[in-house]
Amino acid sequence: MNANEPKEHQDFIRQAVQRDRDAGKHGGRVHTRFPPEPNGYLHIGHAKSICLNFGIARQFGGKCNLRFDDTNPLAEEQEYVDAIMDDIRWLGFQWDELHFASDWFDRLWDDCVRLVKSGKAYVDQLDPRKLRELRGDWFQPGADSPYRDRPVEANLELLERMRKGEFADGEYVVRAKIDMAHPNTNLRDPAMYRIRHARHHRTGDRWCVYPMYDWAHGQNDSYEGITHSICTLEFEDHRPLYEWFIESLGIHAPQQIEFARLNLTYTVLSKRKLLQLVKEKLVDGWDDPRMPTIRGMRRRGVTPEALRAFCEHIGISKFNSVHEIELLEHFLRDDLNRICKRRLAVLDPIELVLTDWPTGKVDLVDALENPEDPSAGSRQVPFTGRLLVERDDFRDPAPKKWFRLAIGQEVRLRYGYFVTVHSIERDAQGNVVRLLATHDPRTRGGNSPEGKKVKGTIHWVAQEHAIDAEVRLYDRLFAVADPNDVPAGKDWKEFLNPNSLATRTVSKLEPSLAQAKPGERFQFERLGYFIADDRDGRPGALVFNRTVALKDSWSKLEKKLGPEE
RNA sequence: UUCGGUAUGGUGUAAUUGGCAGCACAACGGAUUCUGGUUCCGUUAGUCCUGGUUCAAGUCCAGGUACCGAAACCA
Repeated sequence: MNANEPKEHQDFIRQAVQRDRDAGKHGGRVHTRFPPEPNGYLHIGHAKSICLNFGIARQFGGKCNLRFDDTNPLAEEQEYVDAIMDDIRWLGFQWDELHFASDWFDRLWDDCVRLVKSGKAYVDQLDPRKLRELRGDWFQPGADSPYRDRPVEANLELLERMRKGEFADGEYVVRAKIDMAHPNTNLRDPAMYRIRHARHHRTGDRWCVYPMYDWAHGQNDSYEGITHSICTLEFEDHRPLYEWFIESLGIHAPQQIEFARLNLTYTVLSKRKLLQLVKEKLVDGWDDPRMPTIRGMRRRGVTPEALRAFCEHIGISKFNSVHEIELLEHFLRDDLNRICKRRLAVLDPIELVLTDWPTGKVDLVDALENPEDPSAGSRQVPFTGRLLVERDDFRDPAPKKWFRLAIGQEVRLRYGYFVTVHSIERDAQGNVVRLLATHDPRTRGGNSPEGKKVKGTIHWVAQEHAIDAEVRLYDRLFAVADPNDVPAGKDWKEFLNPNSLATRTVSKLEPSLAQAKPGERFQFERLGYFIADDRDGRPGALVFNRTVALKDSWSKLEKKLGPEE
């Protein structure tokens, strides 16, 4: 951030901004904007853009606007506007100015009239099919519309009648007069206005002509005094048009700069596919914790700090890259490890009875709130002779290098006692239903007075004191790294991960968790990071979502040791 | 076949603009540990290809190759 930090790498956009500012361009001002269309929810790809635009403003002492690109009344809704603003604030950013493309409709119309007057735009009345036909293609130049040279006065009159609503949808269209043979098809007389007798979520029925993206966007940037208009790669071909409009109008000229949009392994980011997942109920809504939407990630328990750290570290380039989800998980764990209080929770319980425990005795043992943060202090957890432990923490017979519960193997119950299983009880089907063990009373708190070591430490809860909860274990949405790479004859939805959600309804938690507030995050020791769900859960009927599991080097080891003999 | 872009370890991203290819994640190995977590140390591994200029090329030049985007009255 400042000069005494070790030299910092700037991406090519920041370098350009820096150069412009140092050269005194735009009076040394830096002004960016984030321009979402309010026709869907923000996802992690938008987060990258938000961090970039707001981050540049912050870094260079400039401003960043939020502008809703609401030029298509058919797609856009107020609901999305509210959600987008909420998500941006949650991410930790605040816009300097709030604008809507629709707020500029009057001025934009005036500029259109100006362009028509100067002979640089005209009213066309080709039907869409014919218009498209005359545009040509990548290999063939287009041809002029027969209406291209309509006199200015006639254009002006038609323009006025269009605006007044005298024509039906699609009957007329305003086009820029550029070059129908231009190798860049964007410059083959692009449409500026189309007629749409549709109610707009902000302007209501005031307009029946709506501007196209290319005509609106650059001018809006200009009106707002934007200095650097940052967008994604697919608009690179539009830049000449962006510049043509501004130059033709003779107004303030922002610099459009393009960067590669974000891609992530094991997920999809296209609005279309995300929408499909929701509509076909393949996920439980836009805020399903498996969704890469900001709302989904919020519910999953992702922190804004982790998301920002991720966005800052992935960098900005023009290379179409795919980031590994592991990187996001790294920053998530990094943040969560620092801030989360630890709790004991058993997701798939099996009974562990201490046969030598004094009947009825309840021992309150001290447990650290967060070993990473001594100032967080400690809490007390009730320990008794009837405990529940994780079914997966017991094996019979024990595999190689197994440090956890097995017959005759002493392990530590975290913050409790050393215990040794001596026998097990099975049901009629042969399933283990109860472990019978003894404890070493001298190891209270988890340490042996003579310094005896045990290799395994496991978590537990006391049966009579534990509370119930539903715990949802989330995993990657897709089973393959690149669900966009679909072999012929297959559908991308076939690659959804069937195990992306596993619900544990029999989970038992340590009693202090009864006070958990919706949205509160914890580490369940040895399991992962969890957040109290604020939609389906409430005090008394707790639901926890797993944000991300702890790293698990045992499962790797186990895999490497191979199938048991 | 047109136009516009992009190529650096498995992944992503740097390289003072011609001067020892660095960082992070991942993987692997080890140390520490009352979480098989955390932390710490270490290892593997890279400049798309072919030529050229130069004392010196990831960087400059020439020619290839591969990949991405673009032909909405969507954004």
